[in-house]
Order: sequence, then structure tokens, then C-alpha cells
Amino acid sequence: MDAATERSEFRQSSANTKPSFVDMINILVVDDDATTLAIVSAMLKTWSYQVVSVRNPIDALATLRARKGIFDLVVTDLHMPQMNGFELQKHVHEEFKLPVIMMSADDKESVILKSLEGGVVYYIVKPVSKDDIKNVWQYAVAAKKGKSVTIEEIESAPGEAPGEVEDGSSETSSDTDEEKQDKKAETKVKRARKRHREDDNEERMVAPKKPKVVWTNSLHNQFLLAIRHIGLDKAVPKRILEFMNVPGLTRENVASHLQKYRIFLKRVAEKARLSKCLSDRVFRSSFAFGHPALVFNNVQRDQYYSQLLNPQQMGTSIASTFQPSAGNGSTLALTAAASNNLGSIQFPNYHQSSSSNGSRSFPQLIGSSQSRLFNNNQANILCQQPMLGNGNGDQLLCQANRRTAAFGVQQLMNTFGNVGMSFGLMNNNIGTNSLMHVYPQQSQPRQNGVFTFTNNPFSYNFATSGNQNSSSYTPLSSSFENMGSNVNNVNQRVPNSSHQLVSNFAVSQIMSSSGRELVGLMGSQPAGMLNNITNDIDIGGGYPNVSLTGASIGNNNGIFNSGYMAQLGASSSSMSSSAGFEISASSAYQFPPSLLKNNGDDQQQNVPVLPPPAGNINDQCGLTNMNVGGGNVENSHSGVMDNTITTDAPPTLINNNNISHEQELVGDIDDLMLSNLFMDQQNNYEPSPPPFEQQDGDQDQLPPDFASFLYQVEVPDPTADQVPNPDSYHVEDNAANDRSWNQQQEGGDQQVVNPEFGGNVFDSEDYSILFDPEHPFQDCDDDFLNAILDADM
DNA sequence: GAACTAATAT
DNA sequence: CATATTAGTT
Repeated sequence: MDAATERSEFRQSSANTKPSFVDMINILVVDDDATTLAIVSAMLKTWSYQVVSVRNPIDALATLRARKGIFDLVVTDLHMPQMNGFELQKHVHEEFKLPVIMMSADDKESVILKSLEGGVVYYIVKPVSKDDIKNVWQYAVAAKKGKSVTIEEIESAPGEAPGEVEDGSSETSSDTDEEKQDKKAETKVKRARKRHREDDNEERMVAPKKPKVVWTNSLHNQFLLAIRHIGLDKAVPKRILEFMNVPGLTRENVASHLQKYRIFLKRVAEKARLSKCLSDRVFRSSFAFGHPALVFNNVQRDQYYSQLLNPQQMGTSIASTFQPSAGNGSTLALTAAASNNLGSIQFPNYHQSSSSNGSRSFPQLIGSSQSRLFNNNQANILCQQPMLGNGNGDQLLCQANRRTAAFGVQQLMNTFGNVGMSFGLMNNNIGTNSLMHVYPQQSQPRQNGVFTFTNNPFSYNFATSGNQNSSSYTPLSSSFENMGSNVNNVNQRVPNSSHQLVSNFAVSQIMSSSGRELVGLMGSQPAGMLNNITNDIDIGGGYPNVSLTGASIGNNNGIFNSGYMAQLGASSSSMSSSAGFEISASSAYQFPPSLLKNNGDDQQQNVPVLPPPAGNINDQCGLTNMNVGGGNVENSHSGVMDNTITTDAPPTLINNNNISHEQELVGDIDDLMLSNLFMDQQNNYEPSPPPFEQQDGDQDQLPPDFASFLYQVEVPDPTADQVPNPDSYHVEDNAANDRSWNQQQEGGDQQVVNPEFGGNVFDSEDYSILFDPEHPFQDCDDDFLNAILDADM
């Protein structure tokens, strides 16, 4: 039999399952300790091995001599009186050429190494488990074949911790030309022999089998992270592998997974292309950077409307309007009570009024983002279990969230007003005279504000509380005292009984440097996950001069710590953001050198420069869910505020010395969404319940809202008699070149087509959607939409 | 020849 | 089905 055939046979027969011929394998067990001897022998017998046990090495050698040729394997203790395991092994090797497996309680690396170097084929640290010895037949077979079993192979032998990826270096690959010639024949021979393999066994049994790589969530997330960083188009196995830096993972492994992933992407894309369902259209459009006008048609919009307003979805009571949730990827999330929304993040916002009445001259907002793409915990990969308590009926629960904050729609929640309103791209029940801009995320200038509220009567409160007594609202400085800058402060009652605030999650408390006045709160990880929260708050001269520097948000996966920074401007009408992520290297995640930047500080290790993980920061997806203080807060502001809320958390990476590195986000939101969807499928999660009726029974239909985060939305005034008309929007470009180009094209501000994108795709960077209450419904241009759809992909 | 990836095998 | 391996291309 030629070598190729042998190898094939080996593959065939070296499955995890114990071959039937083990009952032909004779093992001599040597241990001076009778108990161990009995146990090990019994274990071996339960695996059907033929076992002879002796109490000392001398007897062992005598037995071997007496029954020469019978034994296939010797299993011996290391420490024995007359002769230790090393010596015995030496004798056994010289005289009988039998493989020896060493057992010892000694787990010192030096000892193990010495044993292996001395020729011991496998070292078992006592206590011996059944699994340890289950597959020792492999050593017998390997020895018979005259094959040496490498250390790597031993290490991948049974008993190894699952999930580890074996080093591919143990691969025995040395194809000769001969082998290659014979490939076809090989297959036939393999099949033919398969049947009588078991009679014809040992010869082909060789070494322990190399385990399959299991693409766990964690591994897949690294994979996704790599793809995100590299960019889907440029993500090839080698680069992905490089980035992932997982020991033992091979390029082939990655290639295989990538193939699967691509198939997934393709399938989703195809569905989007084929379906007339709007959600699919949206999906499709978002592939092409999206066109906001694609998002809804009338019917769907209405459906979406009702969906968003559905109390079941959004929660209606004060207590249940929002719950804080811990996003997985360094994210603190807020979710609606009745829908375990995914991937939210909380971020600090600052609300400053230039013209509000004087009684409310304190900052009081905390926004939160929330994904509504995936509802109902169907996508809780990498979950954290709820770990934070609740208090006083407020039911603030921390819920597991995945890192898909990236996807969702915008919502404004009137928390205190007990109304639970929300708006999406075209859904605005809150309205005021305010306009909310949601800029496209992908190329969002990071230093600019994203959400702009104009003449906004709201003030913004800590989004999760939902339990403020609207009639007794008092400054947050008292309410949120000790809100918790670390995990120990979770679930802390606010002393002021009128507020009933329970901080059920770890937040950063953002205090003024002088007055201990709470400027903001920053969501962070729940207990146990919080690594660092650092706030650097500097408030000069009181309001309106607030700056805050973010928090690190720990990640208990050890992938990295990310933080969020926001700087709040001094102007009464604007807040500028110089926010960023802070990522500090963590030992658990090893970044390839190419991704590290040395900041020049000797004390400072290189820090990775890479974007934050998918979806863990709201701004990446731009969908922000904000609790808008209604009730008392709202009233007190009476609609004359002019706020700019920056919710943009630029993916700026900041090293520990606060030297920031701007980093453009790589990849686009659709990739992220798809990635996560992919993982949902991997995990057999139910598909997200689409907000719209399914049109073709397609279970994989995507909810339509995810594209909306790309765009800027302006929201009419909900307090006006006039009901906000979600159709009354139009697309408006913001960039001069777009504008001029647009004018040349005579599309007006209805259609902004950026030639950079092939003339059929919007440049998401440079336009917004404006709601215009003055105008009647205005559907998007179907022809145009169709054109995009047709041209796309 | 290395790497990618579609195709195929396990 | 998920992953590994092969085989054809680039």
C-alpha cells in the first residue's frame, strides 16, 4: 500500500469514535500504588482494552519478557520505588520497542518535557480520567506503524480542553509526486477498503485526529472584527487570519469559514434582490449605501408606525419604558421593556438650553441608542445574563444584548410622559419644532454633531430611569448622586425619595468639577464586566461650558476595552463632540503588530488601532434611541430650547496616554448587520420578527428599519396640532458639490445622486432627509428607487 | 509557487 | 450541516 493510501485510510479510521479493534490492544499498566493501578486498569477495561496490571517495574519487565509480542502499550507511573518511569520507559523502549505512556501527579512542565523528550509518547497528569486514556490505542497503533507521534499531536489528544484550535503544524503533509498521480485510484482504494477496514485495522491507524475548528461566537466575532477592519472586499483568508491572530487557526480554516460567510451574504442579498418587500428593498438599498427614500412606502410606513407605537413593543408605563441592558461588546444598552431589543448603547448627552426658563438650567440628558432591528432576544449572542438588580418596582433589568447596536431606528421616547413615543426615519410622534438630524453613519464626520434638535422643548434625562416623578423633578445633581462609577454602585437607590431612581447598571457619573453637579451619565458595563471607567470632567465656569471625557467600558470578553468620550461644547446651542473610543489592549486579544501603534511612551504598550466592534457604539449605526424627558421636564422647557445633541461617537481610538488616533470606520453597516444576522443563523435564532407583514413567508426577511440609521431625519413638532406627517420629507444634500451636481442634474433636492457612487447611489455623507410639515405627503420617486434597485449589485 | 476560492469531500 | 480538503485559477 502506498503512502497516500495509508494516509487516506488513516483519515478514514481515525475518527473520534473508538475503533472496534481496541479489544485487541494489550496494555500493561504499571503503578506501585494499588489504587491507581486498579482505577486505571478498570478505566482501560471500560474502553475494552486488554489490560494487565503489575505493581512494580521489575514485574513489568518480567511480564513483557514472558509474554513477548503480546503487549502493544505500556502505561506506567512515574514515581516508583525500584525504578522510576523514565528508567522503565528506557528499558521498555530498548528491549521491546513499545510505546510508553507516563502517568504522574507531577504537572511540572519540566517533568513533562523530560518525559516526552525521553521518548514517552503521552504524559497524563494524575488523576487520570477516563477521557485521558480513551484513545491511547492511537499511540499503540502509531508505534506499530513506526510513526513517531509528535508533541503537537499529543497535545491535541483526548482530554484537551475543547474549543482550542490545534496548531496546524502537526499536519503531516509531504505529498510525493507518486501520491499525486494516484489521487483517483486512491479514492477508489479508500472506498473499497473501507468495508473491511475493521478487520484490517491497526496498520492504518495512526495518530490522534486533528480536531475540527469550531467557529464559536467568539471566534466568529473575531472573524467579523477582522473583516470589518480589513473591509469585506479586501478580506481574504490570509489577512483575516493575520488579524484574528488565533493560535493554531489556519488559513484554510479561515478560508472555509469565509466561504460559508460569503455564501450567506450572497443568499441574503439575493433575497433582497428578489423580494418586492420593502424591507428587502431597504436592505438592498443599504447595500448600496442606501437611499433614505427607499425606506418606506405608505402602507409600510403606517405599519411601521403602529409597530413602533405598539405598547407591546415600546413599553408604556413609566416603569417599563426602558430598561438598561448590557450590551455585549462593551456596550450598555437600553431596551424597551417589552422587547428585548438588541444592541443599544447609552451615551452621554448634554442638553443645554439657551432660552429655557431659568429654573431648568442644568444639564440633564442622557441619551441612549437602541437597536430595533432585532427584537425579542433572538439575537443574543455572546450574552451576558441579566446581572443587575432592580429596585422599587422599577424593573430595571440588565439584559443581554449583542453587539448590534449598529442596527436600529431612531426612537425618541417620551419617558416621563408615559407615552413611549418613538420615531424612526419617518416616524415621529414626538415632534416639536425640533428637527432631528441623523446623519449617515458611514462617513459621518466624527467631530460633528449628529443629532440636532432645534427649538426642542425637551430636556433629556437619564434614559433608563423612566421613573422620574414628573411632578417632582429635581436637578439631577441630587438624583443621580452616586449613580455609580463602578460596579459597586449598581442597583443603588437614589436617596431622594421623590425620584426613585435605581441605577441598575454601572454608569459613569459625570460630574461638574466644581459643584459636584451631575452633567451626565454614561452607561457602561454591568457588574463584573467593568474594567475601567474614567471620566475626565471639566466644567469651566459652570454651564454652559461642559466638557467631558469619556468612559472606558470594560469588556469581559477581554477583547478590548472601549470607551466613549464626548465633549460637550460650551455654546448654548450646540454641543460639539470630540468623542472617541478608547481602546486599550487587553491580553486576551492579541492584535497583530500591524495594527498597533506605539505612542512613544515607553511605559505604554502598543495599543491597537482599530475600530470598535460591530455595533457597540450607537453612532456607528446612527440609530439613537433617546429618552426624552417629558412631563415636568418637558414642561419646564416649554419648547424653546435649542439643543444640539451630539450622539456621535467617533471611532477614534485613543491610547492610554490620551493620544488619539482617528480611525475611519472600515466596512459599512450592512456588513455588520449581515454579520450579525449570519451569527443569528449560526445560532439558530429565530429570525427577527419583521415589522412588516411578511409578503412571501420568507422567514429571513429583514426588518426594514436598519437602513434608516444611515440618514438624517428631521422631525416635526409633535406638540403642534398638526400631526407630523412622515411623508413630508424630502432628501436634501448637504454638501456643496453634491448640491451643485444635483442642480445640474435637475433632480433638485428630491434626489441627490452622487456621481462618485456611480450615479445611482447616494453619497450618504452629504445629505439629509428633511421633514417638512408644510408639505403634503410626498412619496419617494418610484422610478428613481427602481432605478437604484435595478442598477445596484 | 503562494494564495484565493469554487467545488467537493467528510 | 459545518468544516476540511481538493483542485483549478490568479
